[in-house]
Amino acid sequence: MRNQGPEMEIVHLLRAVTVELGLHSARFASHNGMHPTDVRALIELMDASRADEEMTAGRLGTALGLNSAGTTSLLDRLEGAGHVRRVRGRQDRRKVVVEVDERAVELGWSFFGPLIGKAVELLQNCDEREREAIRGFLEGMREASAGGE
Amino acid sequence: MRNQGPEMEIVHLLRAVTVELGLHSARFASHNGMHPTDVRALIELMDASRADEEMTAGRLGTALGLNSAGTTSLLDRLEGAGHVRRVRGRQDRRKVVVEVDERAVELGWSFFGPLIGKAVELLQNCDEREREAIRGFLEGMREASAGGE
DNA sequence: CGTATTATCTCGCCGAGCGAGATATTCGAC
DNA sequence: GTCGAATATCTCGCTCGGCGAGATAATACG
Repeated sequence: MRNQGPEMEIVHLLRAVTVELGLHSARFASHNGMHPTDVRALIELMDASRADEEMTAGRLGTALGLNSAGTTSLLDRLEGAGHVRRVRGRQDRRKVVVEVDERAVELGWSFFGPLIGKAVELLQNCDEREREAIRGFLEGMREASAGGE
Repeated sequence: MRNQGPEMEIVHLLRAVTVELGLHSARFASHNGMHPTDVRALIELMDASRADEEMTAGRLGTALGLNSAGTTSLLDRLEGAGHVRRVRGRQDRRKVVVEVDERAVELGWSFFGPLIGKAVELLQNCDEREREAIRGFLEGMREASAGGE
């Protein structure tokens, strides 16, 4: 075994959390007749909407690692289920702006809201230095795993 | 917007980390002609091997959320690529014990080792109280997202 | 204007994973 | 012991998400 310090327990915890979050999404998906990709798309769309950014078909596909054909069928599914609307771009009419339906947003919050609430609660029971440690660790892991094609 | 405290930044960081780790796995997969599920299986197998537990076909499939047919084709792929061997169970000859090839383990470490190294490094720069805060946050999130079918 | 570029869509196809059922092995009741 | 139920895995046929190639439509640029 390469390492058996007390740090490894936290490394495995992080992996366990990512696995559990993935399974949580999968449960949300199957309870609503959606596919994992649809859920990821919904999250991406809600995120963009919160940041007041327009999300186009192309940007969404890139964010999810889909090619244009896959993106089209993803949007067909989401639109067919009534979760999003396709709207032609105003100034650039080639683009398709994807608008999330309000009920889909509510659906998403009903499933992920409690989780976020729990996270906020955990963090509010920390002092500033502890929060900074958590932020630093997550930020470091994000940088380490991010990056290049 | 439901909440805009400083806690939300960390919540989004956690989500970003899970997304990045997922993309990291996907890169590993495509660089090695594997599918995301194959990588998840490999991690599960390495984990079991580290804990000195036998991993059977059925347990693996359950852990990954596959049914028996999907599990069989997963093992066919992994065995065809030389990453695992099927060995009939000793006392219960219905079972198929899955053994990971040593080279597949090395391959996995070459990709995920640096990430683990970075995590250990980050954690070693923390004092005990900060590490405890990180552990507590991750543990809490795991519990909140875990749970029941 | 005409040509290159960009954004999306259509078509045909591949293959991961599912459901149903077959096969082989073990356990339990009598 | 032996016969039927339970268990572990595999086979077959199929569905459908996602890919590659190329069509279509709108924009940018010389």
